[in-house]
Amino acid sequence: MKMSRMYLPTLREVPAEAVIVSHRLLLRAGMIRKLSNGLFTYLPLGLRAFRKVENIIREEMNAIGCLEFKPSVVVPGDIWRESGRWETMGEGMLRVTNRVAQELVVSPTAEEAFTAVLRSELASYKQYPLAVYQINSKYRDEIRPRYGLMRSREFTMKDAYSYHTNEASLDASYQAFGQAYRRIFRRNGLSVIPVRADSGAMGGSGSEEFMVESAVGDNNLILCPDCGYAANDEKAACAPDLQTNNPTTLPTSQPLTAIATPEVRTIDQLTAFLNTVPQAFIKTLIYRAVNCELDLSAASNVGSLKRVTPANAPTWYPEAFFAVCVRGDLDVNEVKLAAVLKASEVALAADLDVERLTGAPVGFAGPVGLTGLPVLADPSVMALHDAVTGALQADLHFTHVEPGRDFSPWLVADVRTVKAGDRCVNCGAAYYGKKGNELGHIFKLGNKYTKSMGMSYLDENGKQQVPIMGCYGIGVDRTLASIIEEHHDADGIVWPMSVAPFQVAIVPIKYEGVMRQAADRLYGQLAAAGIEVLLDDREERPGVKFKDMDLIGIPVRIVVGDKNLPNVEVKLRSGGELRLIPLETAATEVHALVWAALEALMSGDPA
RNA sequence: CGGGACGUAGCCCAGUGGCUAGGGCGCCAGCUUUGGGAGCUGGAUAUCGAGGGUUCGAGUCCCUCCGUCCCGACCA
Repeated sequence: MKMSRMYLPTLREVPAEAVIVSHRLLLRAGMIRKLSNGLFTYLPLGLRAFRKVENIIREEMNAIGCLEFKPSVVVPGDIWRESGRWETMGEGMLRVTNRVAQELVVSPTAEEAFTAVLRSELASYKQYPLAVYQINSKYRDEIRPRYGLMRSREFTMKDAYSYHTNEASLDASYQAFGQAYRRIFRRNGLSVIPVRADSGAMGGSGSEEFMVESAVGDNNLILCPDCGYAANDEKAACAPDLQTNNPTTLPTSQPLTAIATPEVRTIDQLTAFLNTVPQAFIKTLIYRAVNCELDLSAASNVGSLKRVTPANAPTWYPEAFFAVCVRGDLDVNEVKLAAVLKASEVALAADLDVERLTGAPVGFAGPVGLTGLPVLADPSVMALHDAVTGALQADLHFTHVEPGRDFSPWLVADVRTVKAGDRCVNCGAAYYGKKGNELGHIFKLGNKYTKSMGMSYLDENGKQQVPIMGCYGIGVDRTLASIIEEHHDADGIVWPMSVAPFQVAIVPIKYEGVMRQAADRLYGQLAAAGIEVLLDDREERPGVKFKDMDLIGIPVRIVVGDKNLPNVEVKLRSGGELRLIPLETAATEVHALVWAALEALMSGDPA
């Protein structure tokens, strides 16, 4: 491609709207333009890089036998009603109505679309397992799109779904995708951190997210320096805190004692009032859970709760309340709590509900004698001794509380927020934390959609069965942006060879005379050899050409100048020495250079 | 949706209620220059986000709306 025929509107100055480096460089390098908040146009150069990323993903999907489909982006609302997500997806889903008042959805994800297409054909166990994917536009009506391609409303996702007749088959597929994802990110030149993740309320045991470290990431990663444990904090567990000799870790024989605590409600106020530490308290929070699927029949105090018992799904409770206890210095992790309760959402209960259920104003809840709702305790509470907690009465607290003696929770479950400094659940080392952005996610989905959408097959015994699914996504735009976040310098982008929009740039100091002849000859040789080469044939000063090439980040630059002919200069954008090479052999050498770089990314060796 | 900051030419920004709204970059023409976004001269490009209002007079003050960015809430 000759630069004079390319549409490449580079910007010298940074548009005010861009804050993160990938957004700034994508705009400056003439790769994208914004149409509206969260909606972008890829320009030709940006699209070339985008296609590279897409094709790497496609190759690796094909390599594990995953089959590419191309469903429509706009799908009927009916299939979303079948799965139940018409109601539960909420405002994030863009719904439109056509001229005959048919409800349509601009796909935010495609479990429904694939299941609807496949359910009528996958009728025999002999047809399983099957893995399918698409690389397609998605729309999610994000509340606040930001950071350029990192979080937009319309975006491209590779989403794959696998269908199985048994757990072992699902697990094999899950493992294959996990390996494919590692290859994909490696070939894109990305350093990803695979972490254990929450698989949501839909159940499923396996879930892994592929994160890149990012200052603007919206995931908190919990990492162990010693054993390699890595988890999203929505999932992270930790070992019990080290025992100390402070009073709260030693059993007491003193009986439960009520003490007056007028107008003392918060942990801070209590520590001051009682002259002790937050670790001595049992903090009790009242949570409201929505669409709770946990079996509550063993909890004696929920008899009056509304229950829904559908024919083809477990019993669930549209609304349920729980008292959740953690040690006073810790926080409840609401994602972990929702997972424990199998609820679609949990939130702190309204003050009125708290007063109704505990019989006391907010600030005086406690597990001792609490009968109005089930008590869920974090293990950190059960390890406490001689603790302090609210006494279910205004201006009153209990001291000398012994868990197990003075109260027994309905359920003990890990719901604490794990932080840097907590001890590793595997090896006991102190965790450290990072912020991350999620590029990919694989998880075992189970039968949620196959069951609700009536997908079934006949097994070896002629018995009707419901298949189980795996679900595997990668954000393509976000992956592209992340590559720039990881590969840039003060002058611009530094593309890995595998995703560079062009592999080689030829810059004649002046496009005329012998320099022009040499540049044209090189250009022809490289293009004939299948190298993607960009020739800067513009009538610009050399400085302008160099600045533009640095900005758009082509990996190999060949400068053709009259003072060096019959040699030409070869320099890598990623750094290193400038080399003078005879024009005669330049094409051959550069060809080898490009292939060596591609090979290095394939094998994972540093280039 | 809450809090904050903004909206002046393609991009970055000036602009005390007072004359015909400025500069830099970019763009066009000419001259000059040619190894890191050159120089000189001339030129084109603005419904000052939109609509109301206050005023003799509004880019500037007030109100409403729209849009953009940041923080938060939310997010396979």
